[in-house]
Amino acid sequence: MAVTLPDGAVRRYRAGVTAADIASDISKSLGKAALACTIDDRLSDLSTPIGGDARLAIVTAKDPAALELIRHDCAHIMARAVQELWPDTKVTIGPVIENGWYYDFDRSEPFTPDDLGLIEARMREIIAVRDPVRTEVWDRDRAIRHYEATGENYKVELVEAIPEADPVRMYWHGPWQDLCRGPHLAHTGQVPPDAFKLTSIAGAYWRGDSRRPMLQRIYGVAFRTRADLDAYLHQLEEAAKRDHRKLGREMDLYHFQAEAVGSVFWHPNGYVIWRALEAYIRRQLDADGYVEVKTPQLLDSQLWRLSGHWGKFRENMFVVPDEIPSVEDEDADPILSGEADLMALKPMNCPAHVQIFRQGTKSYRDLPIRMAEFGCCHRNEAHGSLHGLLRVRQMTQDDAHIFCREDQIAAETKRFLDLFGRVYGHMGLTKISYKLATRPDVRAGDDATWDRAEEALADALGAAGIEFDYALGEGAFYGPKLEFHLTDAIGRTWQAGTFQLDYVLPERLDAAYVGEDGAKHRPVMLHRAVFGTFERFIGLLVEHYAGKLPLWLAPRQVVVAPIVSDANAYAAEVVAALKAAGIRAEADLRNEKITYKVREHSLAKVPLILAVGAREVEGRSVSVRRLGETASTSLPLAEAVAAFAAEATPPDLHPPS
RNA sequence: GCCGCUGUAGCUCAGCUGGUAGAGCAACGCAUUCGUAAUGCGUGGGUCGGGGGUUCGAGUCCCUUCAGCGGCACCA
Repeated sequence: MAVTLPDGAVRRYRAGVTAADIASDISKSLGKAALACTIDDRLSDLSTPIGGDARLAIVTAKDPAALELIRHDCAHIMARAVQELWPDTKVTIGPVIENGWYYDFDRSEPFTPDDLGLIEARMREIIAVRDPVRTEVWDRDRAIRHYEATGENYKVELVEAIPEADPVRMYWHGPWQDLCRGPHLAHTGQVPPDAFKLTSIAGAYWRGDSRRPMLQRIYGVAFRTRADLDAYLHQLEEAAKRDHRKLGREMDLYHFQAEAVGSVFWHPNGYVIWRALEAYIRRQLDADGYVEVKTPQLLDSQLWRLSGHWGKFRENMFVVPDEIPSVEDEDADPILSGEADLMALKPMNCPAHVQIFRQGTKSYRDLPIRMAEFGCCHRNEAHGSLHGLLRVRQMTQDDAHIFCREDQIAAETKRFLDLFGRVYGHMGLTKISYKLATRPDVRAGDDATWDRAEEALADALGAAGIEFDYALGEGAFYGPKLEFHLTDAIGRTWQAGTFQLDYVLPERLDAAYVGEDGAKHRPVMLHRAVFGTFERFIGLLVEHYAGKLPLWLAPRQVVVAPIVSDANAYAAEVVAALKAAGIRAEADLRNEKITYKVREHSLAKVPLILAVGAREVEGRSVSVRRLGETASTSLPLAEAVAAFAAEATPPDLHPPS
């Protein structure tokens, strides 16, 4: 049979030869360097027999595919190490993930951080003995009997879940056996012993199902070389410095406290950012044909029952009885009858917006109506899900609902994508991932409607030239949605903007317009948000810029710092001039050295520090030091004020250049 | 909500096997007027997350509860 190599060379072997044989045949060094192979572009074990004509490439450490193999073998070696150290541990699954792998174990005793060191040491021993990796395809019943005999009930479940048509493949790393699809390295010694690290222990539900047992997950990272690992660990340290929770404290933006878990206390600095964003997005909405409304915070539970949210999200709503509680004395708890009507803090604005739409009679000529609200919503999120500004219980969305006819969906989608792109461009956010979330299993509406809706969104994205991934089955129960995700400092992605098609709510809440034909029709509702919520968006902006916000968003834009107290009066004059030009400026008149002031305001991420000493007083100038730069430049005062005023102008208000 | 870890001054942290709280920075006071990332000296500040227990004695041990952190689950 003929084996074609990547360089086009054809070699002849008898059938049944393995890639390992061929690698050694090509050269002794290649035989040693070989980690795995691709047979007709499919990544395979070196030990795989080649049955007929094939294209073959040998995978070595230099190959991108090598990294995944290393990580996958790390998972197996770690599981072996754990079972050798604690034989009563049951194994489950251990996939490769970004930068590394994890493996889920069932063990009565919790793993401790110290255990990670023990496991790593044992892993290095396993690597050092260079145990061969081999594989066999087993009969399904044999595999089940084997795992029943060894008490590995999770593996039994996994074998049973393998489709009948697929092989049940077993791997051995030395004496240790695991069910696995493969492929793997040729022996354990091919894992670089100094380029991996176990990073954390966490809980995880078996099969991702919160009704099933909680397992212990150990995470690890692995690279080709020690240098790569070190670089990764360094990057993690750097990322921790831009965490919005740390920067929020350092920049004095906001705080949380136990009396209002998950709700933000915005400090003056943080609220400056909020107000700048709100003013900005309001200008965008005004220019884009939206109307703005304000709706009640508390609404009767009847409305939430009608909308369907009561049934699906009741446990995540803050519900309050509509009654005046009586109180025996000052210290006694209020007495509630338990019979009052229930109200709920709104978890979303849509039903309220439908109520406004329903006032009066709407004509097809009125559509589309784009109804915006900076709506403050409350959701009683599980405590474990809260995360700084990125996941809160009280949030303000830059929400809007577009009521339109079905034939207007395409144009409205395009219009929104334009708005979205413009805003994120202004914000300097370029790393956006787009997802099209499609029909979930449990859903309202017929398939033909879903087909049309999903297609409309995909077409709009295509027309806008936007690349996107499908998130299959992740749409809302009432319609498909586009999700716009941003990445935080350490690579976690968070949904910011959203755009959703909804055919259901107008029906449930009886929204209607009179069509050209004089009959009543249901409008389509488009739910959309650009920022998502102010809370999350500000958190992501802070992380994106590592606190060094563009001037127009910086809470404290300029600090004027006199070098000698003789310059105090001039500093006050400079501040007054800056303020008159609309710049957020303050003087730092404290009796401290200029180096001290520079350090302190730099740490607080103030973009511009203006030092003024005798020379500046004399020349009516300022010495400008920009955050992140060490050099300073001298500018005449009037020139500096004009330049900063221009730079601090929000991006949408810049005169066209 | 689930698993694990953590909770000591405004911040960052120390406090060994239980003997009755400590540092640096910050704050305040005084001195210093010093040209681009920490001037010196001095002073004040803590119910050791809350509650309960064991003990002659608890920041240290146990129980419980709350919050934060890392995951998982959830996310209209």
